[in-house]
Amino acid sequence: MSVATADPLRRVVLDVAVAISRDEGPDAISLRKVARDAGVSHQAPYHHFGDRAGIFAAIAEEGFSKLSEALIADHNDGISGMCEAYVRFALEHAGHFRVMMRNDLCDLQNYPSALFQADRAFNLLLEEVTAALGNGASDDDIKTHTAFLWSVGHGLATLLLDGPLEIKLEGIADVNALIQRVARLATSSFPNQ
Amino acid sequence: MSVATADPLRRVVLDVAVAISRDEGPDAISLRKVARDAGVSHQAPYHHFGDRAGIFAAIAEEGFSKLSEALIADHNDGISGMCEAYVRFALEHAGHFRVMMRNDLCDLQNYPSALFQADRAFNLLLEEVTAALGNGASDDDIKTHTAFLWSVGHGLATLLLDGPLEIKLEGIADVNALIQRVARLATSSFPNQ
DNA sequence: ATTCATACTTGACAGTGTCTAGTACGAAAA
DNA sequence: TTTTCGTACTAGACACTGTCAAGTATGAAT
Repeated sequence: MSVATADPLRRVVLDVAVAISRDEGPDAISLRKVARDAGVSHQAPYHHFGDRAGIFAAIAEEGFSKLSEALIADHNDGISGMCEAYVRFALEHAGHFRVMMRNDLCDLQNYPSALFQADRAFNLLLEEVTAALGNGASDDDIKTHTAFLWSVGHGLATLLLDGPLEIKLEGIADVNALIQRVARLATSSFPNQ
Repeated sequence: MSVATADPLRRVVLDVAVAISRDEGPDAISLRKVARDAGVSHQAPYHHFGDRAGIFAAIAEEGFSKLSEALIADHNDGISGMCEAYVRFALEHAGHFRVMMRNDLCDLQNYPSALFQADRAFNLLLEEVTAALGNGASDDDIKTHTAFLWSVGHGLATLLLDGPLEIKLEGIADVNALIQRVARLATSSFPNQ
């Protein structure tokens, strides 16, 4: 929404926080340290975000916005492509992804603009599933298949990112190949391919 | 392993921590508060676990042990049943589950006994998938299908537990029915059903 | 009688998020 | 031109946290 309002400190805080989230996880983010690194007082970041949860909400908003872009840009192959795009987004934007999906860090319900972006991304998924199922699909069918497809992508993403899969499936030469294969397995559960 | 070594404080700390994790998430666990509630000094819990990560490792060990039991007890219907059992375990043991799967809280690699229990649970999954695929399955097939099935279960579990699915799919009358349907969709991606 | 491990207690330290109050400053209003 | 006022901070204090270090009580083993 806000069109390039400069606000350099706000941008710096966000970038540093996302980088820490990527490298060490969201819990490692200390706003006092961020402030120190940015050369400002320990209270300066709070001016822009209110409190800690506010920063996480801002990260989530940005993350969901980027996710929507990724889903739109990369979904060449319908269902399967969207699933792949989701997982790739998570791996490439780990800093954002880790925060977005933790509603103990930022309850989206309290941050309308973040919720708006989340809804936008969710609707892309919903539309894709609805289109794939065709006209004959019941509401239950759509919900079930949406939950299923999201689960596959989300599960693979979190397992690869933070879960034990990273270790357990070591020896897998090409992660991208695994993602593609899993996404196609998911697709094969849909009628009419 | 340790056969009922009494150690009541150890047990109390674990139980209280798991309860907090269930109700407010692992980050809400304050060991000083746990100690206060248990009526002991703030340092008493640390005697049993070393540090904060040690407590999380203990919770993870117990959680993976319980997960194995759940997978063994409940997998009536092969692949589909195991997937369902995984999700139900997560919902019923949210306190444990949230900790188990966060390796930023407890790096299993540093806690052999927790890692042992995690391996045990993982092997149950691997065996089930291998059996379902039959003799002709390649190693890649097994890995892909294992990652796929785990992803479905893990994704659905985390989305229902902490993710936005909880909200997005509101209106779903029966969560158990959703779990069952999603698990069966996953099964339909396997050859020979 | 002494040693020794277990199960704690007590005190201190650095670090954190947050509340409150104060300051510098550029733009709008009088 | 002076005053008002919102923005972007700074500064200090508070309660709280995990952790380090050192001390204490106690029961079993030597």
